[in-house]
Amino acid sequence: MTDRPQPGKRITIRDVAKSAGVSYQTVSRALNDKGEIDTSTKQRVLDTARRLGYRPSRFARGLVRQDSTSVGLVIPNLLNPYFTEVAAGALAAARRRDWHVVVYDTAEDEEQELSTLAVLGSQVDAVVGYFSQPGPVIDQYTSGMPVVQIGRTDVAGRFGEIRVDGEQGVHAAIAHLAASGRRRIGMLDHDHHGEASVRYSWYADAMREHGLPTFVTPAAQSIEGGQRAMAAMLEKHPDLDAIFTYNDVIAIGAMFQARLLGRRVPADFAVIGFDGLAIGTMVEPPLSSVRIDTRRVGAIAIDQVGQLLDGVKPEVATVRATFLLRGSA
Amino acid sequence: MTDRPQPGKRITIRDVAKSAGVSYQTVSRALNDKGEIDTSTKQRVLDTARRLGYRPSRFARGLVRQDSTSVGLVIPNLLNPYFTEVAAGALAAARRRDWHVVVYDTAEDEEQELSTLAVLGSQVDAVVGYFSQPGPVIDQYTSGMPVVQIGRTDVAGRFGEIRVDGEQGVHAAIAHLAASGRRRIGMLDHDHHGEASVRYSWYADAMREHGLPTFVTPAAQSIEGGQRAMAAMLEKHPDLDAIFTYNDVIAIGAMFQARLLGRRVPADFAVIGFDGLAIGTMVEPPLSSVRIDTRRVGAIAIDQVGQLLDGVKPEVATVRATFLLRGSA
DNA sequence: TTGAAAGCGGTACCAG
DNA sequence: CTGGTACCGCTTTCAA
Repeated sequence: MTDRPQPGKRITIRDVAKSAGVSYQTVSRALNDKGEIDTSTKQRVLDTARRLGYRPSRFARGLVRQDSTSVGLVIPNLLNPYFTEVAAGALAAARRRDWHVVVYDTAEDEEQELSTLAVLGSQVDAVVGYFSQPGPVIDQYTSGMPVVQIGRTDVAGRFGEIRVDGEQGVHAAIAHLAASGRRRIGMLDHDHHGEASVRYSWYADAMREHGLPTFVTPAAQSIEGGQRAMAAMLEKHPDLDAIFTYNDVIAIGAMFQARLLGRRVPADFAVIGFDGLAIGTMVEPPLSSVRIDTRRVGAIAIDQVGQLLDGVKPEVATVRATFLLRGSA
Repeated sequence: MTDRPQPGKRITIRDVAKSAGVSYQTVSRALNDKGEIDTSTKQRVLDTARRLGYRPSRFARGLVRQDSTSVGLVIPNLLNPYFTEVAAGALAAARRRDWHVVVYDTAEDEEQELSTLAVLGSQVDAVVGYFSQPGPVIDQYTSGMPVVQIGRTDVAGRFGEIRVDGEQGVHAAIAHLAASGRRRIGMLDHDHHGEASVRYSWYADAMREHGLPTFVTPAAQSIEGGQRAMAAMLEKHPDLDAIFTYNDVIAIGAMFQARLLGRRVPADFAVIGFDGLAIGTMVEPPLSSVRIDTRRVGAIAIDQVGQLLDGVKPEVATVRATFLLRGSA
């Protein structure tokens, strides 16, 4: 066989046509299984195409058939199961609409987030994601493209927006701790340029209501981050009898570390996370948490993209997080 | 403002040109920040574009600038951390090459796998994934497109291929168990049309070497699957003193269940998984396992895609899995 | 049933 | 600095 797939130069529909001795429109018909074509001609064309290693250009196709939409999903860290769960929800929702999802993991790195934003525009029709950049920056980079932002308040006006409302859930969690006799309840917050999170304010409010003092330490969003922060916290406040954390990953690290430092969980130290992830059931004791319906978050995000794409500005969606009592508190 | 973004009909570069009173080539220049253009003209064009809500067509762009490659990543279940870790590795590797990754979660469902394969061809330039369909089927659906298959032996000849060699790792694991005095060591295998896995054969070989009897039960690949299988196994063989599992997710369920059934881990029951995932450190006790370098698997997959795209048939890559001693055995 | 021609929305090279 | 023209690879009328 003299003419095998030539790497380097693209084989077009015309090459196939020439080789099969037909016009290139006929090749198109054969390839797309259109009716009006002689069976033997079609077979010959198909064979030729295969022999030549022909592959249609997705760009040319997309250009003429104005369907096929794909959305970019920007995530700070795929290894944090929270994002994985949201991603799974979004993927499932996208599949229902025959949309494609291009996933970007920014590794919690500002530069990677920016470089992602920079290329995003020419790759997808819309974006949903967790960004650390301020709204206007995102706005700038995504000029005109539909954007759905999750769990952030300072979003540009044209964006879709999903808020997590954990106020009641956190209050319930703190109430539970207080009712169980815990009095020295600290929080491991996220570590974001030294700004407190909204989750912190829910915690602080709840603590105030119960007339309890607050203690806070920032933690990196990883098991190790939780461990380090917990160690620091217990160093400063050895008398703590409970900890509430920014998320489950931190909580798991915290729980681990508390144990290492001699606390029995939940006997003399309670742990409550945030997110309510599936992995919370894998640890011993199972992690109590303030649960977000992650699949739903993913699904709503895709829904909002749909509206944005239709030229409709979606209402701000609010997902309520609820207290989930398991074993660790 | 009379002309706001018209949803429904696409605004092209020519619309912008007309509205700004220039030719459309000039618009292209302004948009792409090419030098040869008057600053004020450029600004005017940019403003008009923004006002009209103009968004360039990624297809048209892609068509003319023959760069930008995107690879499809097909995964049975994003919620299984093994796949997430591989995905993370692949995403990172792809980023280094400025490639885009379209992720598909087939939910371990045959139909979804097929429908994914069906649309894949017109969406990406190459595929890497875990498929359950036999090689020839994959070959058929992906006609001509580069494919890298991971952890499967029956791949089509033109595919890239990554094998996991856990023979030594499993032998080391079993040797460790035997050396610790375990004698009744069972295995929870995967549940795939009743076929035993390669991992099972490694286990069986190792057991034979030590002159020990084998016990096997199939398990669905989830925490619950591991729990159920463990329960069934202990029902039949209450005297088991150790379990080796097809993967870590099953192991975690198994460990959990063994505990529920009164076994102390690792005191009177040892657990060893396969994969060596990060979540293994989150459970108590930390899970011993036969570790695969998941990031490397992802990276190699992308590498092989690169070779395939260059018209080179990559060598079969083998990733060796090694025994990882943590707390559970 | 098949071929010719017109675009899809851009980019790039040309002359002006 | 700007406009004209060709062309990227494919689908889709419209004739033949």
